[in-house]
Amino acid sequence: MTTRTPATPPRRTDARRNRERLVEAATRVFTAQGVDAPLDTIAREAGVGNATMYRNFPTREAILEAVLRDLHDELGRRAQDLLRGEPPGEAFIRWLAEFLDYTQSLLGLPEPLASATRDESSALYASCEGMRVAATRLLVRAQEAGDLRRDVLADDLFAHVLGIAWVTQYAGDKRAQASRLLAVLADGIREAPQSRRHRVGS
Amino acid sequence: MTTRTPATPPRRTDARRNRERLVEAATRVFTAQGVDAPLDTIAREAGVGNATMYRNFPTREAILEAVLRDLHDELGRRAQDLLRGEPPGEAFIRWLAEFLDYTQSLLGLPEPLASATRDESSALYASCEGMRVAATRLLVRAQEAGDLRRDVLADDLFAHVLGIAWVTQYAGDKRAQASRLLAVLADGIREAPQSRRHRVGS
DNA sequence: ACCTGAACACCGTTCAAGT
DNA sequence: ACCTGAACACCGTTCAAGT
Repeated sequence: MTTRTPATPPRRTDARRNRERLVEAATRVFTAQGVDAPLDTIAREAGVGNATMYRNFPTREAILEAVLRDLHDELGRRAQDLLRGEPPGEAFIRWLAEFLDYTQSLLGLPEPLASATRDESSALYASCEGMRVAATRLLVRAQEAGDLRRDVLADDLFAHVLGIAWVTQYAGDKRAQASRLLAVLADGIREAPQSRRHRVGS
Repeated sequence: MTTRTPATPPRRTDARRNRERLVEAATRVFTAQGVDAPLDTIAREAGVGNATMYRNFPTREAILEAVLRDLHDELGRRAQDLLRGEPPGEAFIRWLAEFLDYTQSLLGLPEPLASATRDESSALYASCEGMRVAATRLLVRAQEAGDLRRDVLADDLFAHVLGIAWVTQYAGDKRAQASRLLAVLADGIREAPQSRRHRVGS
């Protein structure tokens, strides 16, 4: 994965410590209340003024990215590891399932992830870039092996999984429903032996 | 479709007119700005005090339901008509495509529709009940005809389409992307001649 | 160079005072 | 029986005044 650093890293020791505390507090608060938790709660939890938080992280997305960065890198490495998984089609579907799991780990996470997809200049977009590239490679391998349909786009599949994560997030059996929907997606992209291709009428 | 009436229909003539104006204003505002538009805008547009709006429609969902009711009934009738469509599997998929189209007609609509699915006591849930029943019948016919997999649940498919509508709603080519994702869903639920069934590993 | 709490803006919801 | 505008609450963002 590429190394990323914030635009303006604080130079003073107390400032750096404040930044760390904010990220730790944000991790706790987002985990407990979801990613839409009031930002003031994070500042209070970190023991700093709300304006300090705002200067370090000008947007909710910025602090969320700091919280998620490591997880994204981990998912990227996971995609790389799965490049040795067999069969290639199932290795990619396996990664999709783990990505889905991740998007359900924080309440409300699908929304900022989907937004980031559309804004290449956003911090979250950069944070996801590594895993996006690695997972795309995993897909291409599966397509070249003849396991998965060649006409599906990687970005469509990431979006599709985000849609599944979003719609199932408040369901009572969210894990179960999400995996049922993912199974439909998976069956929809596997290459059929006798290639029967369908289109939905406009 | 069953007939539904508000809990407390206004008796006074001016009150009834205010109610009508509010629904008309809401239709315009939701269409122009999406379903998250400020409610005060609707009251102002209708020429009434905000509290009047709030009394007629205690929640955003309540006024949204008034705006959408006819569309839901229409989609329900459409499902009934398609019961004569052939082949049965494609008739159901056709309905899903029209439902998807509808959910993309107002910005932000997938969210309240998904919420309503989980709350049987909500106004929107009742508003969708007719089309839900009709579309389920359409699915069952397709399954009994052997066109579509018997192990998929109607509610899962409605949710799946809402997920697709949600994730594509801000995309530049939202119609195109949504129909690509729906094509994957459709291929995932069609019954394969030689029944090959896959599962995504836990 | 960085901090703080208060002020401001926005919007949903409720209330006091009408007619 | 119904109306109104103002008040209140919540929360994101900005600003004035520190050290």
